[in-house]
Amino acid sequence: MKMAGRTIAFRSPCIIGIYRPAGQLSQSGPGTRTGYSVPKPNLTPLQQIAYFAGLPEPVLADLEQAAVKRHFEAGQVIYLEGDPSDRVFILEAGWVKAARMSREGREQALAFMRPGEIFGDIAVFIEQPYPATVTALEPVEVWVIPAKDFLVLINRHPELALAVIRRLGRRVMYFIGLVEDLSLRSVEARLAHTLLRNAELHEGRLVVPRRDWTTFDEMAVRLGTVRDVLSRALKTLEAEGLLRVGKQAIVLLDPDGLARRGD
Amino acid sequence: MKMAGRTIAFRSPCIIGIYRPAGQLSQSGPGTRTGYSVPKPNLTPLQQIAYFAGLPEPVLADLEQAAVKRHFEAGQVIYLEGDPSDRVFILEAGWVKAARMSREGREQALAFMRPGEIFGDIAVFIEQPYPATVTALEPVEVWVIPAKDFLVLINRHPELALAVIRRLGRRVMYFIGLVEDLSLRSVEARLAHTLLRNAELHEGRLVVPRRDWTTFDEMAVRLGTVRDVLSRALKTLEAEGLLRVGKQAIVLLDPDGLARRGD
DNA sequence: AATAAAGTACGATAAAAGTCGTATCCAAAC
DNA sequence: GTTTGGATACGACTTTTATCGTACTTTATT
Repeated sequence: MKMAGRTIAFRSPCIIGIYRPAGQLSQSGPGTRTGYSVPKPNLTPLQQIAYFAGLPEPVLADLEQAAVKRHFEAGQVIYLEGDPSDRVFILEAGWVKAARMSREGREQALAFMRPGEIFGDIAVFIEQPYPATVTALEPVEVWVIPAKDFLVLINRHPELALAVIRRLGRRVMYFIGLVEDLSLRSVEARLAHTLLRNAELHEGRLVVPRRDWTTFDEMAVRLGTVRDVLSRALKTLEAEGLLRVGKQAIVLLDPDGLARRGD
Repeated sequence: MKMAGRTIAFRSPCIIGIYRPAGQLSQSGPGTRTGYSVPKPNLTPLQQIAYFAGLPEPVLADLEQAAVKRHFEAGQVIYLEGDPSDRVFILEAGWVKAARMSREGREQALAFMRPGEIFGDIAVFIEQPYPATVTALEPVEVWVIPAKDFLVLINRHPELALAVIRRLGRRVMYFIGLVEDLSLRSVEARLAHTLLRNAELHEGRLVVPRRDWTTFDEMAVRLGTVRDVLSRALKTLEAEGLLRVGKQAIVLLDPDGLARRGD
């Protein structure tokens, strides 16, 4: 491993929806994805968020009162690693990326988050600066809640506390998986593995959709490697007929074969 | 990287006290370590645990009532990855290791835990099997609390909920650091980095103590590599006069130099 | 239509990390 | 005092991953 100066990719990643959002869909493996952005009628915005689904009315009311909506353009930084953590964010629309970068400009994605997810909360809980930089990958709408208001709410509502705990637990699980990937799997294996975990079923085919920010660079950042290596790994798998890389999606032609490669 | 069959090290790790326990000592960097195992008079066992320090009496009383004490010998498995998560554990004495292993028998340590720490809690919160295998590194005393009792207690006591949240937050932070290490740092760099973070001040010298289970194998498991590579890295740093590897401890001769190597 | 810019492909090469065989050291057990 | 098993050392070698230069493709811009 030679390590010096991977390119900093600012605009865009990848394939890869990361945390399994709060409520449903905790089974792993490929499956259809129930829409988070599909608004359901007769619900307040917060109720549409999986994270808060099931919370009693008054809790939601309190939350909504404390929150302010904000907008970010694609590529904008929402906060920087090291910033004082005085706010909690709830994503309403658009994807964001949380990543850590070394002095040399190398980058490792910690999470790609989609509507319905919270971020910035952990730093608030433990009263430390934000541990990662969060960037908007697309035009983004977020609710911003001042840190102390959020803490007060958690103290007041045990249900909210438990929801937070569950979410944190899920995050830890996610990171355990990431650690395992980085430590115990080759790039090719974790590529296969990650593709499978993020596949959706479209017209009878298993597919990993690509957004316009889903470049090879961002995919590489997600996997903890660099574009060149990722590109080669994809070529290898493609050559073996396991998948096909398209412009809008990566089609998984042979899930079983991929699973075998994924470990 | 060739990947096939690292040795499974069952008995022992390393250098490496991992999570910063709950209460004090949140400042990073080298420092003296206030004793967790030094019993203070006039306190119930639970009060001596940093995790619960500061919790009101009734909460502690409830906890103690739900808990049962158990003993494990060095090398014994406390639970296996994949076991149903029906219990939460609180360490009273002895060190344990939480690790994940691949089918081929390769292993990656997720945490080394010492007295005062909780484990098994996350799986309980999100109602999934334990994500890692926990092994006793020494003779160990633990309190065991049935999962549902613990959940009830959290619901009942907001203070406990917040304590749990803070602890989970700290865990996430720890894993973020681990991910960064594995992804962005060379073995040598993360060795230097880890040594510094786990150093203690003894007689004016910065020292990382070694227990009898702190073998090179376990250190390697901690760092996400193998014994040979770790050994070489240590030799390199030793040759440069940055440290000295002793039987009871690794002496950090040149912290600044190490810091430079650590990133 | 020409140009620019971002994204991707690929061969050549280098470096880090992992593997293996063997040798040595050391402490506990007999 | 030997024996034995665990732990460590080390050289030779392989594989994986990273780097670099260059060239090609596609999409957007002018």
